[in-house]
Order: sequence, then C-alpha cells, then structure tokens
Amino acid sequence: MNLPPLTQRFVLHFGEMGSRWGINRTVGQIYALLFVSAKPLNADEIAEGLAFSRSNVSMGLKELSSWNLVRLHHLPNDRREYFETPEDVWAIFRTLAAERRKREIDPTLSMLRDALMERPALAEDIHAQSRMKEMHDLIELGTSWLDDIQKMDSASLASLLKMGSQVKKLLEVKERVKKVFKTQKSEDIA
Amino acid sequence: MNLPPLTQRFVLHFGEMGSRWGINRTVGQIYALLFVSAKPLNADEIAEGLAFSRSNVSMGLKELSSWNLVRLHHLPNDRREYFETPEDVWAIFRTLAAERRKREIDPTLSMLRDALMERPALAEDIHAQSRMKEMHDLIELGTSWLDDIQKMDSASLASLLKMGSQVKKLLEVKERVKKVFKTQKSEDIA
DNA sequence: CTGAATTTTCATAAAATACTGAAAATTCAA
DNA sequence: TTGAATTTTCAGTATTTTATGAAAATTCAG
Repeated sequence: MNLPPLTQRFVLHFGEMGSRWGINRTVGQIYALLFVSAKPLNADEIAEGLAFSRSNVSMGLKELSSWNLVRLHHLPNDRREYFETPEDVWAIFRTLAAERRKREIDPTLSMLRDALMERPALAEDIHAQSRMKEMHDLIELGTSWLDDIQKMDSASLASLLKMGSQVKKLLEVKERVKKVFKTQKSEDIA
Repeated sequence: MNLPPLTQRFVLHFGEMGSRWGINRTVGQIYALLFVSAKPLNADEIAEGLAFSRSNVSMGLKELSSWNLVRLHHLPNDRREYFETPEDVWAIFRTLAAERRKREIDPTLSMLRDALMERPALAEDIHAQSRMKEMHDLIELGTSWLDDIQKMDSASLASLLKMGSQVKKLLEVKERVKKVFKTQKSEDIA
C-alpha cells in the first residue's frame, strides 16, 4: 500500500472499523479510498493502492454496488470502469439509512407483524406476544420517522438535527399560539 | 430447543438476524429469549431453553452485559444469577444507541479530529482532508443530535418521532408568528 | 475453613468468512 | 468475426469467529 499519509490513515481506520460495522476489511478500505479520492478510480488502481488482489477488489465493488454506495463512471477512450462515491455526504447518509433499514429492520418488522396475527395458546406466549407488540410499535414509529425525513432536502435535515430536542419547546409554543389566536379570532395570520 | 411456538419463532429470527446486526447467533437468541420472557432467567434455564452449552451462554451473557443490555437479579435463597432485559423498550433503544455510538462512531470521530489537525503535504491529501472534514461535520451533527434526544423522556421522544418532517412546517410557522407579533407589538402572549 | 454449587476461563474443534490465483466470461475495437 | 482488454466467477486455502467440554476460579452455606 502506497498512499499519501492522511489518506492511508483514513483507509486503514475504515478497514479496522469494518468489522464493527458489519463489512469486511476490503470493502471498508475500498470505500474509504473512493470517498477521499479526488477522482474516480478503476479497479486496478484500487487493487494497486490497497495491495489487494484484483478479484478481491471486484468482489468488494460488487458488495458496495449492492449497497448503492458507489457510482459507475466511464472515461472517453477507456474501456475500464471508474468508481466514485457521491459528492454529497448527506446523500450517502440517506442511502446508508435506507439500505440498513431494508436489510436490518424490515425483515424483523415483517416477522413481528406475522407473529402479532397469531392467537397464542400458551400463557408464556401471551406475554411474549405483548412484548413483541411493544417492539413492533417502537420500530414502526422509528421507521416511519425515517421515511418522513428521507424526503427532506439536506439543508432542512441539517436544521432539524441542529434543533434537536428544542423541538419540544417549539411544540409548546405552537400550542400556546394556537390558543391565543383562537381567543383573538384573528384572521391576519392565514 | 423446546420453547412455546411464538417465542421460538422470535428467538430463531433474532439468531439469524444477529449476523446482520454484528452479533452472533448465541447472543441474539439469548437476548430474544430474555426479552420476551415473563420472568428473569438463570444461565441454566437459558442453556436448556436454547440448547446451547453452559459455557456458551456464559460468554453470551458477558457480551450482553458489556453492552449494558441485560440486568442482573437475585432471588431469595437462590445463589444463581437471574437475567432480564429492561421493561421499557425506549430505555433499551437508548442503551443501544449509546453503546453503538461509543463503539462504532466515537473512534471514527476521534480519528477524523486527529486527521483534521494535520497539515497535508501532498495535493491528494488536501482533497482527502476536505472530504474528511465533511464527514466529520456530518457525524458531529448527528451525534450531538443524539446527545440531545438522549436526554428526553420516552413520551417526548415518541411525540418527536411522530412529528417527523412536520417540524419543518412548524419552523416556518414559528418564523411567521414572530414577525406578526413584532408588528403587533402584542404583549398578551408573554 | 470445607466442599458443593455455580460461574468463568481457556485450549481446541468446528464452522463460517475472507482472500487468492487461475480460468471463464464479457466487452468492444478493428 | 477475432482477439486483446477487462471483469467476474469459483475452487481451494488461509484466516477469523464461534462453540464446546474440561478445568479453574469463585461463592457461600454449614
């Protein structure tokens, strides 16, 4: 591996963290390299940069494609495929959230839905089912929230995050204002 | 494995999903069993219920403890340790978020911080560093938001999620209201 | 203390996953 | 078409992870 020092640190870190994120070293490093690269890279450049076998890189890119985390590019007069990550880090975050949801949450949600349709026979299963209902409702709330914010543009999402728990106060203000308007029967707002 | 049918389905599902969530089958199944169980279970009951070796269960419980996902209990006149998951699914979600953050995000954040202190020598690293800055800022925003909502009680968190992207509208209303109040110089709100 | 009950550790067996080189498949310019 | 360039697949090997039983350590009643 012969990369500029900062790039190398970043790439190695992603390789190591990979295991905690449920991806392997190769995939983590390939992604990291593409992420910081100023221009799209082809598979040979990646294999060269990371000292992986060509076939390993091919597998890794396939994996990243299945996650929609890389984009394909073609240069004029060059048959090779060039890969890059989206520019917009918010878009990356959205993709990641959508994919993780699809793979890690939805199957559980559907299993829970099925289980909640059943009529438990044993006392133990009655309690178990009520716990499943709690989990189901929580997950459903979380995913519908995700659906909701997926639609927002990056700027709005950023300001939503910046607000954080202040939203709570905002809600209270809203209620108070509503009441005031009602008593005033004021029209100049609408 | 001899569990009531619904419980069994739930437990098996968690075992299978484990690999996608970065935990192993044993840990997933143990957690699932404790989650739906009406009463705390000791290690032998777990080993019996799931048909795992006693030592495997010990390892799994150790892992779950390190994630703060199980609680320890003692029954009178019984030396054995009994395990349970917290009742409140929101509390579980909070713990999970906090632990994942600690293990999966914080190390990256600190690596990024270090990298951003450097003065890149090569042109490639200059671009790489600016990408790292983008990632850093996004993660920082996300984690500070998490910090923020971690402090909220379950009910508020639920209503926050239910609002979803409506918050955006709320923000606009707030701005409009501010303006109106200013022109009216009304005091009856404060 | 002693020793039975219980939990944990650890070496190793078993299983799953990652990585490689070679070969097959695909693509496209000529 | 042909064949060189490029990508993908795949069987086999290496590595990592998981699971087990036996042994060690801990705990506590008597």
